Amino acid sequence: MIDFHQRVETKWQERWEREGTFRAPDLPEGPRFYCLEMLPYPSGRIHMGHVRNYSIGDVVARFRRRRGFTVMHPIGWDALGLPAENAALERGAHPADWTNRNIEHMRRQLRRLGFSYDWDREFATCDPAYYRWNQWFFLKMRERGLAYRKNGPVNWCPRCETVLANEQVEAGHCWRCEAVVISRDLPQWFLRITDYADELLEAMEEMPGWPHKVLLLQRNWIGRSEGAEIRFSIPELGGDGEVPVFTTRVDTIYGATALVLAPEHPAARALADRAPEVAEFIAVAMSKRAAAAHPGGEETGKTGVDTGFRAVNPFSGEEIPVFVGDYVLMEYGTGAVMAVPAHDERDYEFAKKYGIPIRPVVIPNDPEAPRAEDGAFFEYGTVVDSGSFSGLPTEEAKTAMAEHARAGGYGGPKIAWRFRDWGISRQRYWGTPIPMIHCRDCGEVPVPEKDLPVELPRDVEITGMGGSALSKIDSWNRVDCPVCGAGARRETDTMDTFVDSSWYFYRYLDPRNDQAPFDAEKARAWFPIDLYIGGVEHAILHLIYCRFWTRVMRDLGLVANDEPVVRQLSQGMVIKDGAKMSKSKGNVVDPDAVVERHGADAIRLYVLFESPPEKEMDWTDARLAGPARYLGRLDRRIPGDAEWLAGTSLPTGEEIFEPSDLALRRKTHQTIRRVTRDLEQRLHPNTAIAAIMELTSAVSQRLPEAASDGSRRAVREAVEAVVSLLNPMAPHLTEELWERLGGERMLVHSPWPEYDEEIARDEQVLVVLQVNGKLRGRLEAPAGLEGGALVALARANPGIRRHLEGLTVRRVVTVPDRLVNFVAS
RNA sequence: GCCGGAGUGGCGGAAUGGCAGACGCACGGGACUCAAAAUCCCGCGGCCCUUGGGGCCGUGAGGGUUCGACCCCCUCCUCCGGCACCA
Repeated sequence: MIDFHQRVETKWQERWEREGTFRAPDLPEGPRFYCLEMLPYPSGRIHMGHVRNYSIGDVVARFRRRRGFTVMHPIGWDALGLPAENAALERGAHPADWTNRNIEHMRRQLRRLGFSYDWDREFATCDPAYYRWNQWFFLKMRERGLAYRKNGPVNWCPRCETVLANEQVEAGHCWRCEAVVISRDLPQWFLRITDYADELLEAMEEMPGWPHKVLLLQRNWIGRSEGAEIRFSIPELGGDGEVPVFTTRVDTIYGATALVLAPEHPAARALADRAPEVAEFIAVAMSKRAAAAHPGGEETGKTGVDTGFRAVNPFSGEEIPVFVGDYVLMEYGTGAVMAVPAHDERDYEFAKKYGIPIRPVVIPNDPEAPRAEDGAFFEYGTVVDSGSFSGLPTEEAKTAMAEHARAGGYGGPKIAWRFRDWGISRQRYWGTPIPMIHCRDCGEVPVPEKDLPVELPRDVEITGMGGSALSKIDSWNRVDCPVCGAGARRETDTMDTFVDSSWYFYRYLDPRNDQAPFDAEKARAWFPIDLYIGGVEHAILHLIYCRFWTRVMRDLGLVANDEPVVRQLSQGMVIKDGAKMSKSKGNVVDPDAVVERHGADAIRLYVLFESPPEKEMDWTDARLAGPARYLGRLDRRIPGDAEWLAGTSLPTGEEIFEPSDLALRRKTHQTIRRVTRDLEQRLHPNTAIAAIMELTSAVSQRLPEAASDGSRRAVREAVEAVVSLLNPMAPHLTEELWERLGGERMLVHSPWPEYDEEIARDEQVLVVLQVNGKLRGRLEAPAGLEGGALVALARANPGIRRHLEGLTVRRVVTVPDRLVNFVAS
């Protein structure tokens, strides 16, 4: 048996490869389907998450091909990234060699699982032929002002004197030397993704093919917030002395009893020059912030300092104290807030601590609503004690007051975003070099397009200490300035690997193009992607970045579509014993071992059958037995009858059928309908497989050769349907059985079975009989029976008669072909 | 804290207003076998009644809408995920 599945699976894999069965044309004719799964990081071995992800994608790709679509189903490698450098550190392997070895191994693993990829389109993102286009895009973005350099915080290990990735910071300490990690500002490159915030958010209204959950996560991440900007003035500051604040509750402005600045705020620094205690507070706050900048940093309680200066509320003319407070974030809004303790929880906490007055200016509409003794109340209500605005409900007051500020020239409506620009600089070796040159005289100079790609030097020493490895390679680092020719230095930062994965799916269409990232005509022909499958963990970053990148490409005239993906499926994690599989927990199941023992079809069928794709799936060895047994059963039974089955044709409808033949045919056509819908619309292979198993049981009982021609043909039809429908899930065994059943072409080239509504229709239906909604009987009735005839039959039912005894029927609810419910008392 | 999602037999799940538990695992019984494995057949939510058969309860808890609720609405509990001083 073990030998058998290995022989069969190898046989078909070799044939598919020899014949180029899954090769996709550059330009499709007729209906096309782009089926994509997230490309793997070549970490060393395929894991169960991959098996699940790629099995689901493969079912769809194979199903669509047989439905007559020209299918694009590619695969590649997300090959740049930190683990390769760690391998270099740990075992001295060069990142490139380590990566390539892993790719080779994992490619073999994927082939063994029988996925229907067009391997001719495979590429790895670490190939300079690919990442040169990352560089090209970067230059294009810079030309358009979409890439810029500014200071940004990084995790810094003072002992190793190097930047750490977030994953290298463990509970606030360096993963290698355990020194306390601090936050440090370095000049870094950013992409202006916030320019697209509005567009990215709005487009989500029209993305019905994306999971609700993913859209929500992205909406929260973008964090659009409508409010107002109001300029307070600090007369003693001199100049215009104005400090804008952002608020979503302008309606509470008459209750503002302080102005609070972020420690990094320029006005705070200006005040610090004149007040030493402010300077001291800022220094302390900044160092605390640095320590808390990483995961695991402790939450600090709100602290602040009264600067002694006063600000003027432009609405009331009132003077209020100016504080510097560490609960105000420089990155959000304007970096300054008006503190309204009576109507904001954070301000309330801060005010309690520093004795700032609490002045209610909004009262609840419901007098019973709970409210603190001092009037603190954080919901919407009615504005009071607020000049001419008193008496307005919150909503109206917000609009009126924002307008008032605009008319008065000290503010107006404003939208704030939580979304930040995308920092892409990484102080690492194994990434795409950022194609910039720093010249003493000319400043930032882009590498001329003709000099792309800027290739990573092969000779590198990775120590993990003393700054980025690239910065230490002088021969690579020193260049002549492309503008003035003087000696200059290369940018030594490399790009975030999320850049690589933001557009790779376009490259599959044209993987060897050396004139452009891809041919625009091919992109027009294949895009958008019809289905994109990957783990939920990419719901935010990757799936926003790639939407952004597509829009940039659109603006560059490269693509015609706004969105890259029509339908997205976020598949659940594979866990074991209730926890994510990991080496440290010792609960890793190696797919290779399972394939070795049970075959690729069995592992595929198991992961598909175990639970619906979007749900988490708990791997249980014992449960593999079910699907594996099922395949064994098919494999044992069908060949025994293959000879006569192969010699029997499908029914034409002219034959004489026994009732049992008609029942079997009905089941067959119902199953085709069910499986087609499950795979096409619901993307639920689990229920599709269950339906095929049912049909298998039904036909098994009929398998020994029957006497009548009608019976034989009905059986032939059912067996053929089982094999044909199961094919996307278990492609090897079904191909083998198909051949034995006398299939002329390979199953992958045979059309998906069609069902006939007439044949699928039930003639007899089971009607449920209820009294007062309780099940009291069942009735086999001819389909389509309704009204009086149905009720009469129902009344005759013994169970119904018994339960209606002594009761008066008030009403009868009938649903034809489903139920009759007597409402009686 | 805020925003989501999910709670169904011993287990994975099915049914998304109309027979709750399809399909599968595990388990029990039987057949085959000297025996075991494999395979095949039957049974399998709980409680109760004297059987055929029937009754009652049952989809996290409580309430509501409906002729009828796992499904829709409200309140609560538990678990999981995301964000986390976002003004």
